[in-house]
Amino acid sequence: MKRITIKDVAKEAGVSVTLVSFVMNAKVREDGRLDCPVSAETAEKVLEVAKRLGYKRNPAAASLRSGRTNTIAVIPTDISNKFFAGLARYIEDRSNLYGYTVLFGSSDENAAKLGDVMDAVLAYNVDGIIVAPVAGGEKAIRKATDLGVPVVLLDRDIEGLDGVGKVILDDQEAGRMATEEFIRHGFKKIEMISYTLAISSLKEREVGYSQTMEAHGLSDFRKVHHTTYETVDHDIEIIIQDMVSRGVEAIFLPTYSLSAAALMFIKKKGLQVPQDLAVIGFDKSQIYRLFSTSVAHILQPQKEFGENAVDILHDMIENKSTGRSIVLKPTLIPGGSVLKD
Amino acid sequence: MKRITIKDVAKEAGVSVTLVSFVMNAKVREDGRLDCPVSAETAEKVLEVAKRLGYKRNPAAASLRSGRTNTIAVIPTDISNKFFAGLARYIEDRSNLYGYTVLFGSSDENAAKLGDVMDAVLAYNVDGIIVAPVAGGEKAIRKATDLGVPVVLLDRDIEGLDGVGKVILDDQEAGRMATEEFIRHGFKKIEMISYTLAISSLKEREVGYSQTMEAHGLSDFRKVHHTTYETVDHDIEIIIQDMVSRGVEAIFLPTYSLSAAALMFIKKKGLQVPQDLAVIGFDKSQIYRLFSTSVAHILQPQKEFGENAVDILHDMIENKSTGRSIVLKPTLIPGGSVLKD
DNA sequence: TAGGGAGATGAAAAGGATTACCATAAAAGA
DNA sequence: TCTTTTATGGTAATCCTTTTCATCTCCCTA
Repeated sequence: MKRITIKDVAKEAGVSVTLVSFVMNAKVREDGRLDCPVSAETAEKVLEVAKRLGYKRNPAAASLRSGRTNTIAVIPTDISNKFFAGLARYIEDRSNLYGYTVLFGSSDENAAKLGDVMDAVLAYNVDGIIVAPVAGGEKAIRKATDLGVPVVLLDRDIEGLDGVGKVILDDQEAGRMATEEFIRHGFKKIEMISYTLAISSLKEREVGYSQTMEAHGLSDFRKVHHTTYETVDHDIEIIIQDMVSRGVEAIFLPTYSLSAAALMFIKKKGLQVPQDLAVIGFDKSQIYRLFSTSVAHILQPQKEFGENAVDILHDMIENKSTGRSIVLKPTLIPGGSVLKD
Repeated sequence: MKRITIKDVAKEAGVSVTLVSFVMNAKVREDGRLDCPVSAETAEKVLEVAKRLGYKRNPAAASLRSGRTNTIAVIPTDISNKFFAGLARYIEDRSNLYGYTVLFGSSDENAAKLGDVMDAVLAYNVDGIIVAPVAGGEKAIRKATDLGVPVVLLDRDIEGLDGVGKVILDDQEAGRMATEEFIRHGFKKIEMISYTLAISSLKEREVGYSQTMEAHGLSDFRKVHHTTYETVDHDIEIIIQDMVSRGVEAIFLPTYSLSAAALMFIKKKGLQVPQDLAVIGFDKSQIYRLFSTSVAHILQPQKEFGENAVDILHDMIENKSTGRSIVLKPTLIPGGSVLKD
């Protein structure tokens, strides 16, 4: 019942441990052969013996010697958040492709908690980190970069960190797209609800909205309301009530949770979409099904987010490269929720 | 810039590596002293030096030597599922208390995928596993137990596995509670929608419902509809339409996702709760806010689920004990959705 | 024919912490 | 005073793999 080690395989196959190690770590090249200095027949024999004996590499020993753990950490703000939960799956799948094990840890949109999680994963010697930065999280992230651990920023940008990779959305464009869609359909009194959070994605979406309003001479109607993640359910009722009473025609909801909360209230209140209020939401949501008309929304390329993040991180780890930045384009899914009469 | 090892600490503190190791691994006893054969002053000096030098244990080395990784795996069916997402946080927090790092991997309610994830975490040499078994997942789970890796079953029971720990809900009781609540309020035509999944939690909830119906002489009205996780949004419309047309008075929804899907459709269809259809849901949901009346639902003690699972697993790891079983009690949160007229 | 290069293989040295076991000194008991 | 504990500390083996470097054979070229 004792563990099968590389030595057992070597003895059984009649070769040295070096050979076994070479074979076990060899990548398969395009031509189908193993990429290692071992003859094909020897390699085959080693493989056969390893399988027969049920050899499993001891990751601790491998990691001790190589200094690598083949483990990456993913730090979303909240794994139970729809956007990150979906992303997590793509990240997991892509990581397996490269042979990485994935460690998850939520930061709770909280810089101190991010620091804790960061300490934990660094103590674990992860090979790289994918992180959605929270407001005030620079210091925590710098801990990793200072140690030379590759970092990829996800979903949100952060200033003054160099050498990190980035996968973010063209958030200004998202704000523009939504606003222009409203305007194209003849709306003027367009407002927006956002979070007070000082994170780039939200700020940029607001900028996109504001600039577009201005560009179309609608500065007078420009207004961005703010709430917090914790109090959104309550605040949004007041905000929407107020909007309706002031005759606001359209509302842009720049995140999944804001869309869900707002539409929930709109439905509860019995407001008609788009007659009483035109709507553009964010991300896909079950909630849209509540309405007889389809709900227009901005879609983020979730799969690209996840896969690019892993690809960039892998490149940084493998080639000690400095991180690339990728800006992904949002898509507008049209819907009846923006039709004027 | 080189890594600080235990040897550096030992030299700097003027003691042997053994001492340092003892001190670093010592638990703090109740009386506040360290539980190790080292004098208090020496221990203090070691601690001070370790901190000053910035010593961090190398987990790979520790794990190689001790055979333990201080890592546990958590395998829910779907981490983006509300119930498991919430649980994950409790598990994470409790695990940190014991110094465990947590590895997550979703099984997708799929036995083959569970096998893959299981292989991955076993290759990783985790110290223990918390898993929500999927239908047909015995074999995958037995892989772990055969290797002597402690396993705790979460949320669902599974037959014929011995030595495993369990944390499950009294699912029959949940079914009974809901059904009796309806009956107490004068309903007779009570039906239930469930998944075709062959998992214990659902089956038991159905049993609880059926037995209660029978006990009250309502066997003639007893009916359980079935759908699948993938097609629920579509199926549920047909089922509910059918129920309404047949004059069914009340409906019990035994999972979070069923509650969400059903209530979404009920709202969309403009059905009145409880006039057209009385409802008892499962778990807490944002959706309940859609209704002017409060929605009665069964609540699972999520925190207890998570913490007990970790506690039991920890006990199994630490004391090589055989797994305990815990059955948690559901709570009925009353609401206007079960009031007759 | 000597020299060089390529291909295949092996020996042995890390890598850092844990831990079984041994050693010493001080305290306690006889 | 001498022996036995007890408290404290050290030595060295061990965990398993990766990786550097050396070796050896064979073949090709100048």
